[in-house]
Amino acid sequence: MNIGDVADRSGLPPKTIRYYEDIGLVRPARSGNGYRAFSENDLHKLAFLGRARALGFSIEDCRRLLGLYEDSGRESAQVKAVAEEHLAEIDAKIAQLQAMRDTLAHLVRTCHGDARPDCPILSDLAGDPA
Amino acid sequence: MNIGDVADRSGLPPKTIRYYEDIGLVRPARSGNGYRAFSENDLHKLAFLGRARALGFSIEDCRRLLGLYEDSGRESAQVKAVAEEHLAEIDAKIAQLQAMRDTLAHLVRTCHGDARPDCPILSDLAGDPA
DNA sequence: ATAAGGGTTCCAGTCACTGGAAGCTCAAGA
DNA sequence: TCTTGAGCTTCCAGTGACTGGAACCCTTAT
Repeated sequence: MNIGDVADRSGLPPKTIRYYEDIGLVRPARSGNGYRAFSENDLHKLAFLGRARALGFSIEDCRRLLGLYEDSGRESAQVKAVAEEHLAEIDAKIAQLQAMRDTLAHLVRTCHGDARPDCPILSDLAGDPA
Repeated sequence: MNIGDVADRSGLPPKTIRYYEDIGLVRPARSGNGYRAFSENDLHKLAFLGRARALGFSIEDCRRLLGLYEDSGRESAQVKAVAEEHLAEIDAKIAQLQAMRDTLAHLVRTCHGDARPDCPILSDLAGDPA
């Protein structure tokens, strides 16, 4: 399979697939003409990576997960630990965004949004005492 | 004021303040010795930037907001538009993270997390039919 | 013969900093 | 007066995970 085929079948852009090879996540063979020659296993790995990335795992987490996936001697506790840590990070990020959202939504509600210059959003950013 | 003072009073690291000067967000004067000499107004602007960044506004949004803040002829509708657009982006990001979170939490719940190798997290990432 | 549509490499840019090196200035103490 | 240490300066490189673009090669069809 050429890179375009695996791109179509994995849903990853060719650029991303080349990048994953650069950083050693996949190691496709090469044809005589210099083209990458992907096996079904390569495709499978790339699809795995695509799903892991879609769940927000970092590249380094993906590398670990792929390593565990290919290690028949793994313990599921290792996988779960990676996932739980990531889950905690997601929860922290959601909490942070939610706090921003609440503040911002309040400010937007109190702003007239008309032709006059006075604006509680700017007042808040300027640190004016409410 | 030297950069250390404004750093303390604005809560921004010196590195960040220099960076903000680099990209033209503040333009402190210079003392004879080459040190940056910040005015109260510079400090005020930096604090403004710190609060805007804390609400997740991009640097370019911050530039716009600061411009509006200093433009007495602004219309509050302009400010509100910037804020509403950013709010929509935050909402989209929260929704995306929440979706990840739900999937991931489910997978974590179903994983034994013991010494055995079989793991529904890996099975899901591998695309195994549930 | 040529043109289109693959593929290849390499370099630069994104965003908002952050770390580190090398060197200058200033205030205080011995 | 000398020295020490803290604080300031600039510049360069790295972060994460790609993405865009240039320049060039390979294959297939017309």
